[in-house]
Amino acid sequence: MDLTERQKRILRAVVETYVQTAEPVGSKSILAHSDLNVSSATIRNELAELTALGLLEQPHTSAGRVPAPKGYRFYVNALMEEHRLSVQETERLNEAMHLKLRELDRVMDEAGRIVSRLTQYPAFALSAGKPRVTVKRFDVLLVERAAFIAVVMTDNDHLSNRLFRLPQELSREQLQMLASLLNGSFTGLTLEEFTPQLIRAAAQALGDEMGLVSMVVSFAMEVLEEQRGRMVKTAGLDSLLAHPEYQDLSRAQPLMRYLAQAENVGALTVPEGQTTSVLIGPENVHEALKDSSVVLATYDMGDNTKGVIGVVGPTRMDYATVLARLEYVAQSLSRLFERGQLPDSTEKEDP
Amino acid sequence: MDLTERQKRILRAVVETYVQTAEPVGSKSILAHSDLNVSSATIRNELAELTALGLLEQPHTSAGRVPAPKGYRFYVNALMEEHRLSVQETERLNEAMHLKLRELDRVMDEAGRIVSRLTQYPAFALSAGKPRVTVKRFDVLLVERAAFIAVVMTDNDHLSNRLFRLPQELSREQLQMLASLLNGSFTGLTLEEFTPQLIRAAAQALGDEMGLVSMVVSFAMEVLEEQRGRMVKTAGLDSLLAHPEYQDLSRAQPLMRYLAQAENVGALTVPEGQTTSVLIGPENVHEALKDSSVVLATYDMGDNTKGVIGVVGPTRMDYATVLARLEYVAQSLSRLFERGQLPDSTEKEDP
DNA sequence: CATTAGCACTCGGAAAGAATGAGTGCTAAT
DNA sequence: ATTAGCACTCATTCTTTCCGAGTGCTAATG
Repeated sequence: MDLTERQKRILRAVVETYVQTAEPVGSKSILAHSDLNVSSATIRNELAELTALGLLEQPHTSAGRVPAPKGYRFYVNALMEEHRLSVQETERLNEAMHLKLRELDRVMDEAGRIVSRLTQYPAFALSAGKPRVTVKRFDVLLVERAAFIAVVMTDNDHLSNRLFRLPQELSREQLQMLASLLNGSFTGLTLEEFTPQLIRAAAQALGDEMGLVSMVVSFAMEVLEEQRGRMVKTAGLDSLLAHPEYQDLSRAQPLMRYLAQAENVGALTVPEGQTTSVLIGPENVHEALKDSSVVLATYDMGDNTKGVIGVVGPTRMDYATVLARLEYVAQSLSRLFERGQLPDSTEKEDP
Repeated sequence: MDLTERQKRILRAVVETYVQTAEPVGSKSILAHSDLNVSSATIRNELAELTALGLLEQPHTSAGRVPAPKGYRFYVNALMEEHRLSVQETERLNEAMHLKLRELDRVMDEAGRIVSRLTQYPAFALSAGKPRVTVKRFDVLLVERAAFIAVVMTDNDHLSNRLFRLPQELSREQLQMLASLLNGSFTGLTLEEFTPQLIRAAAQALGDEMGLVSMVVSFAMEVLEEQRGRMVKTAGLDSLLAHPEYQDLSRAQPLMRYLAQAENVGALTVPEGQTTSVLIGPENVHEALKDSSVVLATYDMGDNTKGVIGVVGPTRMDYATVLARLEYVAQSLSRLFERGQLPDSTEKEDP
C-alpha cells in the first residue's frame, strides 16, 4: 500500500484523534490536530481517497471518518511511533510489579491484574503449556503416626505437596522404601507413561497393603496433568464497560462471556517467531472478537517455554502505549522466571 | 406486620410472577397466577392496601405493582416455601461438584464457579480468615548439591513449599541442623511472634553464613500471612449482564466494579449464629449493593472456622431456589473439609 | 359490609414528525 | 493542485401524538 507523505500524516491524525475522542473525526479537526498547511477541502479529498483505499470508513454519509481495521493495521505497521515509557511510567510499573510474586499461580494472577490496571482493558495471563512434563523427584515425610506428606517436584522445578492420612500407623522404613520405589520407577515419565501395569507392579514390589503407591502416584498424575495444561487467569473484566464501544450491552455481553471462558482465552497465541502480536477486529478468528482487538506479548518462562500476557479492547485502542506496557510487563516476567526475582527498579535498558 | 390470608397470597403471587417475568404485575395476571375466587377489582383494593403498607410499589400510576424491598423481606421470612431440590437438581449439583477439588485455592475457585453456574448470578467464595495461624512443622529436603526444598506445614494442615537455590553446596548435616533449629524455635508461633531478635538469635545459633534461616523463615512468614487472610474468589461476573435490571449500564458498572474488588466482597459476612443470610436492596450497607440483593451461606472449614459462599443479583431474585442451591453447595463444602471428600451422590438427607 | 361491574383517567412508551448541525461532495474559481 | 462556497445528507435530539395497560373510584349487588 503506497501512500503519499501527506496521506500518511492524515491517516495518522485520524487514528490518533479517534483513539482519544472516540468520535468520528472530520476534516476540520484534522486541520487542528496535524500541522498540514492545506485547507479542509484538500483534506476532504484525501479523506475520500483513504476511504476508497479501505483505510478509513464513514459511519454514515454526513459523519467524519473512523479508522477501518486496515487503517489501524497500517498505523500499527508503519505509522505508529514506538511508545517510550517515561520515567514516571516506568516507576509506576515497577511499583505495580513489586509485589510478592512467587508461586506460579500467584504470579499469573497478579500479572493479569497489573496489566489490566496499566492498560484499563481486561487482561489475561497464560502460562506456557508444557506438553512433556515429568516428575523429577519424590519425597515423603512422616508427620504423625499415621499421616505423611508427599512432595512431588516436576522437571520444571514446580513443587506440589499433599498430606495423606492413613487408617494405620506407618513406619519410617516403610516410607523410606516407598520413596525409593517411587523415585526409581516413576521419575522421568510423562503422564502417558504412568500405565496401570507399572503402578500395579510397583505396588506389588512394595507389598503395599495400604495403597500408598496408588495414592501418591495418582497425586503425581494430577500434578503432571496440571502442569501440562496452560494456566489461564483473567482480570479487570469490569474495565470493559468503561469504554464507550461497550456501552452497548449487545457488544459487551458476548465479549464478557468469551473472556469468562478460560478455554477461549487460553487459545490465544503469538505466532511462532514473534514476541508480540496485534490482532485488529476482523483479523481475529473467534466470532466474539471480530470487532475488538487483541494485543499479546510473550514472556519467557525458562526451559524454552513461552507464556503470554495480553489485553482485549475496542479496535480504537492506543496500540503504541498498550504494546509498550505489555512488553514491559512481559520483560519483567521473563526476568522474574530467569533470576527468580524482579528487575531492579533503578535499572534501565532498551529491549 | 399482620396480613390477611388473602393478602399473603396476593403478595406471594406478585413476588413470584415478578421474579419470573421482570414486568410489573397487574390485578388481572394475579387472578390467573393465583387461585383466588375474587374479581380483579377486589385484588386492586388489596393491592392498594399492600402498597400503602410499603410491601409493594408502583413504578408509575398506571403500571402494575412490583415488590418493594420490604415485600421481598416479608416473602423471604414468611411466605417462601422452602425449595426442595428435585432429584434431577441434586444430580446436576453433584455432578458439578464432583471435580477435582483439592488445594484450598482450587476448591474456592471451583466453588465460586459452580455456584455461579447453578444460580446464573455472579458468585463468590470466601475462605475463613484465621487470625491465629502458626507453623506446625518445618521440613527441608536436599535436592541437588546446592538446592533444597523447604516445606512448611501450618496448624490448619496447609502445606506450602519452595525451592531454594544457593551459591554454595550444602551438606545433609547442615540441613538436618537447620530443620531441627526451625522446628525447635519457630513452631507454634504466630506471625507477630516472629521477631527480628528471634530470627537473629537462630541464625547465630546455627552459625548460618548463607542466610538459610532467614530464607526459610521469611518464606514461613509469607505462608502465615497468606493463611491468615481470607481468600476471595469471584466467578461468573459475566452472568450479571444477562439479567434485565443490569441492561442499564449505569447500574451494571458500579456493581461490576464492586465485585471486581476482592476487599469489597471479602467484607461480606453472615451474622453470628446464622448459617445463611439474605440482604435485600437497601438492607445492604455498601452503596453499590443498595439496589441488589446478596444471598450468603456459610460452610464449615473445620477448626471452628467458617467460610462463606454467596451470590449477588437483582432484588428480583428467586430467593427460595438460590438459597436452596447455596445451602447445598455449602453443605457439600463442609463435608469436603470434614472428611476430605465430597458427599456421595446417592446419599440423600434433609438439613 | 364485602364484593363487583363499569368507566373515566393517568401516564409510560412507542411511533411519527420536525428541527438542528456537523460534515461531506461537488463545482467553479484561483 | 488547491481552495472557497454551497447545496445536500443524515444521525441525533426534541416534540408531538397516539395507544393501551392498569388504576382508582362510584354505584350497584348479594
